[in-house]
Amino acid sequence: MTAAPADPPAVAPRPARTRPGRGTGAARRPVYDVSSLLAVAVAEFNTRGYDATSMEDLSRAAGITKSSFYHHVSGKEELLRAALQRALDALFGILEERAAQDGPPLERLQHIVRRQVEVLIGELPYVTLLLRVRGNTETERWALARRRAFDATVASLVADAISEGQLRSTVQPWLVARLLSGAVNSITEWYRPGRPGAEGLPEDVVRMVFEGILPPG
Amino acid sequence: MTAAPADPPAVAPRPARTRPGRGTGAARRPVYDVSSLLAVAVAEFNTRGYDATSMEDLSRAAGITKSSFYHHVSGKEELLRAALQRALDALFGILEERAAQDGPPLERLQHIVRRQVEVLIGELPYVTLLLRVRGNTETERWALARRRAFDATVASLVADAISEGQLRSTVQPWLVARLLSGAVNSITEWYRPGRPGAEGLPEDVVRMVFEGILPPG
DNA sequence: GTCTATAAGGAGATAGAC
DNA sequence: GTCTATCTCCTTATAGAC
Repeated sequence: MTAAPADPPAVAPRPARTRPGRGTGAARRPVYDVSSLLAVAVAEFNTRGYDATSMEDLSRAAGITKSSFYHHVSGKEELLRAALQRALDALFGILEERAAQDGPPLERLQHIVRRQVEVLIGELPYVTLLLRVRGNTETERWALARRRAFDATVASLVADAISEGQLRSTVQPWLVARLLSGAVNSITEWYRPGRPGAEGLPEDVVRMVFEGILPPG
Repeated sequence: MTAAPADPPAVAPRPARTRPGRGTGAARRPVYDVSSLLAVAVAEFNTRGYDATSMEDLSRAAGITKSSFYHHVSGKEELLRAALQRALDALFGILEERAAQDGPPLERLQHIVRRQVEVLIGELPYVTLLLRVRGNTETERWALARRRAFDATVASLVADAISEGQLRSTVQPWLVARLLSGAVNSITEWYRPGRPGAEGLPEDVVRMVFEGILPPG
């Protein structure tokens, strides 16, 4: 098995474009660049599903015609690739952090979980899309492989923590890791920005997962 | 908000068909009925995603032409509807069970979680499909509404258990319920039948979720 | 950069012969 | 029950005027 590369398979790379000029007043319609169109597209993908969303849907959501939309992006898959890249970069960024690499396994694990919730909230639409990818194209398979690599890192940290006696050993390490990921990732299915009661979400998730929900004793 | 009906919206209901005759010997090709074609279709839906799977894909997987396939089912959505119905009936069946209705909230909750894992395993492809539905059609919205009703039942049980002091109250009830569902439902993403180490899965899930993974004390 | 028009192909679904 | 042939619509994507 080969490791998944950090960079996605190329999808007809296009030359860089010059930015359009910007007037002093507010433009009636937003000035489009790849990243603003990406935001629009990802929102649509998450609402209807990637496959059920047509380029017509995307261009309408952006307020331009399909042809104009194609002037900015090479196609549907480029949008998907860019979105997945962003989500994956954010997730793997966590693993680069000091607190994810130094210290006892349990503390590293708790840091990662806490940060994972934060990234999930901060990059919600992109991570949401990532978690729904099925593997139909090369781009999707690349993203799946990278996701698995992230999960494997967490899983091995869980195993370390158990073998050092910092976590219970009544349940198999791989099961702990999977249920943990499942619980954390499921946040994308209901969290919506700006809703009250979610300020302490990362900390609450850590507490519930690690301490359980039964009263002590 | 109206309650979601147990029966899905009708999708061009077709009259019952007579079963084809069966010879004494084994047929070279399976005798098709709606439920065997449904199994084939659901497997394809789960592999590629519902929207990305064409009727051509389905008929090829069944070993007949698209036209022949249409002789058995009225269309793609009927297949989806039947699959979702099956998953939802299995889930709601849990709530009808004695142990889900009698006794202290905590024990009822633990019974439901245990049974939910069992149903998820027993009806894996159907529940998997259910958990991926997005809400693009009336059928999908019906399924989503029913799912929400199931989750709401579990959530109110969590709230009851907390108010009776059977569960910790350090984390909000709704968050407990959501992470719980997330962890349980995520099993569909990795569980595959016939793999070792999963015999005690329902019990292990209950243990980890309720007791947590930190050592006691 | 945006538009209208259109190409080229795939989708769901049906007609009707055998 | 299965097939070939076909309808109609929608999809991704491009051509070329402004």
